[in-house]
Amino acid sequence: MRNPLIEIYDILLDFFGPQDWWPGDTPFEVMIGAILTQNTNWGNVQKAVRNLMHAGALTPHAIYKMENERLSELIRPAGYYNIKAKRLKSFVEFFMEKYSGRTDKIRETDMTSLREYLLGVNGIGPETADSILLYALEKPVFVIDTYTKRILSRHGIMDSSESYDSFQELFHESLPAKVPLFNEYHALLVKTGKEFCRPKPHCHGCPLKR
DNA sequence: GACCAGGCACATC
DNA sequence: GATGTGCATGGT
Repeated sequence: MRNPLIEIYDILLDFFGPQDWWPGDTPFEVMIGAILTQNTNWGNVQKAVRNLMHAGALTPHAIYKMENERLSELIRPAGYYNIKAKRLKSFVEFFMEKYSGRTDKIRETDMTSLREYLLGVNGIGPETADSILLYALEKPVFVIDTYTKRILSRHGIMDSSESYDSFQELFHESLPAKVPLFNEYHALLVKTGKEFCRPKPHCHGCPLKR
């Protein structure tokens, strides 16, 4: 039998088309977005990012210097604004102190070490770390989110109780490690999740037959 | 008004 | 290791 993950990818790409996902004007904006979108609607994240932009605060240096209180007020629309202000600060401190806030420097670090460093930052868990690695730094890691777990478990491919790393291993074993593929596939899974595979599923019309 | 959103840290057993 | 809870805005 053919690789089920490749079958699913082909079906979803054919059905939805390319997603052109996670656009951001700069890699740093994508990193910030990865933290702000934790358990949060993307539309709210965009409002927060706009506020930061208008405040001239879309640079590592600006956020590094900013008072927590002002930062949390700017990102208020994204929800959890107090805790996310701390998380942004923790990340930016790491980025400034280890890489001088320079994308080219952080990009030079090998993927495995960098993932460990990111996971060591307070407020960055596996999904946020992998989103930064894939979407901002173009490293070939597959991002697992709640939709990914839900879709695979509902289709009997892997039990939902399995760990983040187990889900990720399945993708890494099943697919060639290519950034454009991982990027597009994850985006398609989120699209499918939003349309058909929410907690209360409305499966009618879903291209993945049960 | 209920439900949900591109999670994570921390407490407790 | 598994389970429960706090964090919070805004769209449907």
